[in-house]
Amino acid sequence: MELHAQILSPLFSILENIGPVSNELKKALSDKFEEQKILKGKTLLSEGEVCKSLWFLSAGLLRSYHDIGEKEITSRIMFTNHIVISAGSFFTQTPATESIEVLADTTVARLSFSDLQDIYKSFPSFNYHTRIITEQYFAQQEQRLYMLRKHDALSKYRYFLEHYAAFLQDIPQKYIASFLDMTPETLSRTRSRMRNK
Amino acid sequence: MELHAQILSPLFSILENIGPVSNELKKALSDKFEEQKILKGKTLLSEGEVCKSLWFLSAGLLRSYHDIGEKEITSRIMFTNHIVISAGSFFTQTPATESIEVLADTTVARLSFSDLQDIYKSFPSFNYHTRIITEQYFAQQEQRLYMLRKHDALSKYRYFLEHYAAFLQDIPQKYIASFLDMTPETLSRTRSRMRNK
DNA sequence: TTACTTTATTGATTTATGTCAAGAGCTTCC
DNA sequence: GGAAGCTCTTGACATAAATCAATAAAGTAA
Repeated sequence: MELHAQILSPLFSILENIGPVSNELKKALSDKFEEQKILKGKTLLSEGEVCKSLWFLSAGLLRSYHDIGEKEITSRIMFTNHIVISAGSFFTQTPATESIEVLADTTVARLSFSDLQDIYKSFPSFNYHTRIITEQYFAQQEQRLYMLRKHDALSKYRYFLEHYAAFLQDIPQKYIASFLDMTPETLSRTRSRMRNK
Repeated sequence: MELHAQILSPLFSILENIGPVSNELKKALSDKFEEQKILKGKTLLSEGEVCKSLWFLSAGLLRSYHDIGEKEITSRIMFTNHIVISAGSFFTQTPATESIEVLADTTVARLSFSDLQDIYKSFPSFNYHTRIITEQYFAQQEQRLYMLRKHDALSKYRYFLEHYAAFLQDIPQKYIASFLDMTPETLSRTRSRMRNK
């Protein structure tokens, strides 16, 4: 799908907050990113596939999850202005151990791994921006790991409310529960206890 | 302390596996890294301090942990050839939320944050190497998060044996337990169950 | 609308792990 | 070398959360 110029402007802002972005680089990114609209319920990436693209999430809602026999573990919930990849798979171009599912109608800008490599070749300075971005995501992930380990059901749900309140309506509770590493029953009881003060 | 040339050679190997490293860059790194020997029991970084250095762990054993009231959560266990920082603190030069402790007499090569920034300025291509390294650590961290969430006490201990067997003797069990998100009692019972088949 | 399916709630029960406690076995350090 | 700490083990018990189960409610499709 043809790329609308404004879809990348939040991404350019992110990059420019890190360091100067030449017009040539912007042009190259605009040329290679392509817009994609995906309906709720669709799958962006399936376990076992290689994650061949990076997505910049312009609007919508995604979740990534691992299949464990009958169960699922929701690993991340991603929304507007997130850069989305299945890291282990994308970085090394090996099969993914997780799937990515679309929770609400979504618009992304898609960049293929090989186009990204070409951009790195043509614009070595782009490594600087992505190093910083990777560092930021790394630090966030560390925080989340800590949160999951430290807290009980109630405080994990409070954490969710702080960070994801806006999406409460759009995310089925069973996925929230799994994201917070608890069963849907436990989440339901936690919510009910919160209501009754 | 004066830096012995060979202390950085494993680091140079890591970098060269990623991409070419000019002699000038090697020289700059050798000039700025300095050797440090730290005895078991000492603290490399304390919660609340800014993590002003990056350490390349040449020999020895470290653990990072969060203090929670009376308790501790061991977040990482680090050994030879690890690049060690408290990520959230180092990247943004803000106070650390974790401490780093020396579990066995340790030799590190230390590089200050500001020297690292100077190196980035003089050798922009170094961003490429560190982007790749950050990506690798990111993917590893993701795996570990998944492991902690998926498994029960027994399989978490098996995971530890696979990945850290060499250090079993050197790490007090209470830290292993905390690293695996369980109490020392649970770890002790898990080990005993494994012994009795 | 009505049927059909999925999701959320609530209750009863089980279970893995945590907590508390006491003793054994190592360290270590005056 | 013995006292004083730690750490690890083992037992008894407590507990948060998981599991199982039965409705109720909410979506979805026909």
